[in-house]
Amino acid sequence: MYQQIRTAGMKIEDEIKSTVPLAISKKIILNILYTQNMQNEKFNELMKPYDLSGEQYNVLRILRGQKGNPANMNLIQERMIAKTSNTTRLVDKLLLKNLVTRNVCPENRRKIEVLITQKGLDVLSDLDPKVNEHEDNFSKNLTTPELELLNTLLEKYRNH
Amino acid sequence: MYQQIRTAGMKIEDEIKSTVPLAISKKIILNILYTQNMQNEKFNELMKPYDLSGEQYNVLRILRGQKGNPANMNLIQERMIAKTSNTTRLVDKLLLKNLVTRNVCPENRRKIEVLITQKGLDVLSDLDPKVNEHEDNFSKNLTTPELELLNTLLEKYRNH
DNA sequence: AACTAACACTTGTATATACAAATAAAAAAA
DNA sequence: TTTTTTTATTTGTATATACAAGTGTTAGTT
Repeated sequence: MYQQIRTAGMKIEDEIKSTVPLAISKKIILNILYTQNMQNEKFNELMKPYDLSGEQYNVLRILRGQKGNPANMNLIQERMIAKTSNTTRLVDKLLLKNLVTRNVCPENRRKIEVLITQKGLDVLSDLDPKVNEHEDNFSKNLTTPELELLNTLLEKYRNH
Repeated sequence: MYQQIRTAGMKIEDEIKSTVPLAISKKIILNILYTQNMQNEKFNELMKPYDLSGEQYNVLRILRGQKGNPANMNLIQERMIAKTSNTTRLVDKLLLKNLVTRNVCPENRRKIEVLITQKGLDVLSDLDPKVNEHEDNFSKNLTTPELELLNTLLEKYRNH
């Protein structure tokens, strides 16, 4: 019943039904917010058939990147794409689905060794082309120089 | 104990410690994600001393914009900046802090009339200059033409 | 008038996230 | 060696959000 986010097709002023023109600084803030929400929503839709949240997928990607070496909680947390309050509970969910294993590190019993299972690797293989397509899809409307420019401007904006 | 998000000072590749260069489409996706996270984190910090979440502030802004007219749940939800699953519970929180009032609409008892209180208006007045400063702060590093360009590119990107 | 559908909102469940406190093991200091 | 501190992780509580189901009210249909 509740609305989805505003996605494609509108300018910021239309979206919030503003009567007064917005300052450019406010427009950009909202634009970034909407764009991120849209990206995230589409990504989560992609994960849904696999019963994975975006965060869970991200953990699996990190574990695959370890190429067989176990990852502890700290390492997973450091590599998470965005923020992560609670790697423990994320790994719990993956464990229940048999996508990872978890064991206490024998050398240092404070640490935990997390490994991706074959089932986890299979799920990722399945998702790989879909994720690539998802990523490329957003960039379709812009030319390569425009994409480079957008990236540069975002980095400059962010590093204020 | 847990890490905060990556904020200023890094390029995407540094942030995720990638060994292989990222495709531009992936870089932009991550850049937008980080930028939004940073914005949001700073905004929430601003709200913290007032014991308001960003969403709660947003509802108060909508109610103030009503200029004395009551807002029902549907209207609030429609005007929310991003997404909103659960206006009811957001308004509940504001009610507990005496920042809004809530009554059943006498003409249509399915509807709820929400109004901002004087206390709510006072909190917003206090926050106004701080929010403005927060918003302008992000745009400092870019020139006006660069800001316009960034805004245009984001809109084009989003409307794929 | 009784039945059905639509509407407006509420409630329940699950995940994600922030923050703080708790636990357990290891390392450092006394 | 005992005590203290640091490290690694877990647990608890609160908010935000997605989604589905439930409740009460009004409108529309037969």
